[in-house]
Amino acid sequence: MTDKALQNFNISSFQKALMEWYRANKRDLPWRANQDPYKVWVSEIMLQQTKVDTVIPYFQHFMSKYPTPHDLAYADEQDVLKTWEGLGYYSRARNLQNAVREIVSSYGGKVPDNPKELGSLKGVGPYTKGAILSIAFNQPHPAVDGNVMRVLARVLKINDDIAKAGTKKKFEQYVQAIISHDDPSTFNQGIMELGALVCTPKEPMCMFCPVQDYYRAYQTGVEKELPVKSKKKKQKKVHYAALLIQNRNGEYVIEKRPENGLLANMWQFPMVPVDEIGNAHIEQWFRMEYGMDITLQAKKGNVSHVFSHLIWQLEVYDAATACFETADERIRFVGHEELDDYPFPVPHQKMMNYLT
DNA sequence: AACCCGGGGAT
DNA sequence: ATCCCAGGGTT
Repeated sequence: MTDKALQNFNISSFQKALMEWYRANKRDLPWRANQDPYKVWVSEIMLQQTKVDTVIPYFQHFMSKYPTPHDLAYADEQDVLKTWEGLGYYSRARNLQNAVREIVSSYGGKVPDNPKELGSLKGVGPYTKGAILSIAFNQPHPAVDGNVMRVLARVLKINDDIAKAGTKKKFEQYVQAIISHDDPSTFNQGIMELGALVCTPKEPMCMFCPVQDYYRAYQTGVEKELPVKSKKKKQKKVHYAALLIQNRNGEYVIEKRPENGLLANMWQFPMVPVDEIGNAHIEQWFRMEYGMDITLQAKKGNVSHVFSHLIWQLEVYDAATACFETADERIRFVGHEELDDYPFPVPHQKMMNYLT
């Protein structure tokens, strides 16, 4: 199946042009200082669905705090989440710590250098596995991400829908066929760097493309049609009353989210799903749910937050309670300064603008 | 195969 | 507003 798209494709010339361009044009990024597998691993997890510029400061902070697998393995999960705060997809951090604990207990703290053990680690999927094997260990494994699919779809003129789950396997076979065995690290990073700097989703800079001669879509004038990518459906709106509840000591009520699902194990101000219960019954619902009496006060404002699959619309209220403690395991009373010690998702950081 | 899981930046 | 990003886990 790969032979048709690769017919008359000069693999070694393509490799040479790509890798020479990469060596001359690659960005100087913190995780490229050396090939430490742990550094490569952390960077690859952070870079999932996240831009380079966003990752850089998080990577620096994370590596100074957890310089070795041992440091991360023995850290408190809440501290790790706090370090990840604002980066999103928090299960990445929890899975990474889970996986690092696994390599400390089973592999002497060394990152495995084979597909089987590496791929069995939490949070290490097909892409990350191939990225670590190729970049850190210089083994010829495919590392197919969005960049690679876009670049190769254009170069090889492939019109499969890259949003479809099964398409990635096809591209992994193409990479397997064209990857450099002399320098798999440079080859894989070269395609990704090309996708990030030249072969961009919109307005690609084809005049600066180092592999123009091999660029079949461009040669046939359909470069603007590729890659094919189906649209994803838009987010569903969810409406909450979000409560800044204070007691007479000036402490706020915060709540730890469940250990699974959205924003797992992160902290938040209590939220009442008003679409389900109606605004008139917030206080009653709160007593039923948390066993705590509150008095709703002034509305402070609105917070809107867009996730990849839903939109939170929060009405922010002040509220008061006579309680200073509760048996509810989720709830904690904390002073204004202590809020900094807990990992909050961005929508609840926005709410802190309304704190008195 | 489809859905769940964040947040930010570019256009 | 829409798209995209060095994806993986769950169902």
